Amino acid sequence: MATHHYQECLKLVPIFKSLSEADLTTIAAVIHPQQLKRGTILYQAEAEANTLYIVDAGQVKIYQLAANGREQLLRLLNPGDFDGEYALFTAAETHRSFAETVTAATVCEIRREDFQKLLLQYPQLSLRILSVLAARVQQLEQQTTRVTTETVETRLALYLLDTADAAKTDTLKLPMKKKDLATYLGTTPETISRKLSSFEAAGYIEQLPQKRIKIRDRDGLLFVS
Amino acid sequence: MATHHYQECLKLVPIFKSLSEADLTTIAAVIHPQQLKRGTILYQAEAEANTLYIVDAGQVKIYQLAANGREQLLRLLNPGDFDGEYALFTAAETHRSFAETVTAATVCEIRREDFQKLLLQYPQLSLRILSVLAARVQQLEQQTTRVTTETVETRLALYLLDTADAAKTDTLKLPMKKKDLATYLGTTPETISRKLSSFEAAGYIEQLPQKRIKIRDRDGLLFVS
DNA sequence: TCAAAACATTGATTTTGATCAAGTTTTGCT
DNA sequence: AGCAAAACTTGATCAAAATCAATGTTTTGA
Repeated sequence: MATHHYQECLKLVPIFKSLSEADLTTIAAVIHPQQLKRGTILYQAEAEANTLYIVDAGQVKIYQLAANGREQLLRLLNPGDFDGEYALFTAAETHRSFAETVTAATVCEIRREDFQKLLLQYPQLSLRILSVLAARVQQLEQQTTRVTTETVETRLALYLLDTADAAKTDTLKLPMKKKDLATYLGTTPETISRKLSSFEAAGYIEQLPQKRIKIRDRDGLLFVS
Repeated sequence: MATHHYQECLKLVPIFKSLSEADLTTIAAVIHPQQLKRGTILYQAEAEANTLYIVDAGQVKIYQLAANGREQLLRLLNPGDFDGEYALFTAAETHRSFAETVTAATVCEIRREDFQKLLLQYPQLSLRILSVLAARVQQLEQQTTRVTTETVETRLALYLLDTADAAKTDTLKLPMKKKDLATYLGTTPETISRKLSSFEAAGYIEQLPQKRIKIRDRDGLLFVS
C-alpha cells in the first residue's frame, strides 16, 4: 500500500525529487491519501494548521475571505503542488486561508510531527522548501505590485500572456472559472467579460469555446496599459 | 574587528539567535559591514542577486517599479531585518525589486558562497529562515487580499490599527513618509491626507505633529468601510 | 438526459479614488 | 540657523471599474 501511495503522490512532488527509492519508501509510510469530492474544504481560516497537503489529482483552490465576505483567490494547486508547509515550522499556528477542492481530487496528507522528522532526516528537504517558498514570495510580490500599479486591463493582458507562456502555446485554456479568475486578478466577472470582448474587438485575441483563448497579437496585448 | 561586526549585526538578527559565541565569531568573519548614506541603492531589479543584507542601523526600503513607472513599496527593513535570502538558494537568480536606504544606514553583507556554507554548517539556520519566509508569505497574502478586496479607507484604518497593536500603544508614529505609505497601501498621498482628515473629523483619531497619530476610537476605525 | 443551479454576458448607472493644480508646511543639508 | 527642495494638504475634475439588473448559457448531479 505504502508503495502505492508513493507512486501516487511522491513522484510528482519536486521537493522529493532525487531522493533514493529507499528514502521515498520511508516517506511514503507517513503519507495518508484521501479521495475527496468537489467542494470539500481541506482547511479553514482559524483552524489549527498541522498537516501538509500534496495534490495528487484534481485541483484545489487556496483563498482568503475579506471582512466584507469577498473572496480572494490566492493560488490554484494542481497535481504535484503542495500547501500548508508554512504551518509546519512553528507550533500552534492557525490557517489564514481556506483550501477547497475545485474538482474531485486525491490529496495526500502528511502530519506535522511526521514532516518535522522528515526535515531532520533529510536536510536537503529544507533547502528545497526554502526555494519553493522564496519563489512564492516573489510571485506574491509581483501580484501585489500588479494589483496596485496596473489597470485591470493590463493585469488581464499580462495574465493571458503569462499563462500562454507557461503552456508554451498561443491557444491557452483558462484554468479556472471566470468568477475565480476575477477574484485572482482583483476585479469582477463582468469586467473580465468586457475586457476580453474589447481585446477580441481589437484583434488581440480570439475567444473560443470551453474557456479557450487564442492569442493573435502578443504585442498588442503587451502594450494595452 | 570581526568581533566588532558581530556585535553590530549578528546580535540583532533573530535567525542567528541562540547560536554559541564561538559560532557567532565564525559567522562574523564573513560579514562585511557598510556605512551608507541616505538614498543609496543596495541593489536594483535585473541585477544578479548574490548577497544577503542585514540592516544594523537605519532603514532600507524594498520596492518594485511597474512598467508605467509607479512604485510599490513592498517592505521596510529596520535594524535586525534582512533581505536577499531568496536569491541565495538558486544560482543566477536576479533581483526583481530595488533596495534603497531611506536614512543613513549601516548594512552588513554576506556573500552567497559564504552564506551557503553557513547553511550547511548550521542546519538550524535553514529552519529559521523557513519560518521567516513562511511569515512573509502570510504577510504578503494578507496584503494582496486587502488590496484587492477592501477599500482604501478600510486598508488605511487596518494599517493604523495593526501599527498601533505592533507598538502596543494608542499613539503611533507612522514609520515612513506618507508618499511611501501611499505606495504601500496602493493609493496616493492625496487620498491618505483626505482619509486621515475624515477619520479625525469622525473622532476616530487625532493627528499630532511629526507623523504621530493618536487612536481615539478603535471600534470606529474597525467598522469604517 | 434533463432540470435546476451556477456561471457568464450585456447594458445603465454610480462611486471611489486618481489626477491635475496650486498653495502650505516640513525636512535636511551646508 | 537659514534656505532650497521635498513632502504634504486642499480643492476641482475626471476616469476606471464596481454595482445593479436582466437575460442568456453552461454545468452538474439526480
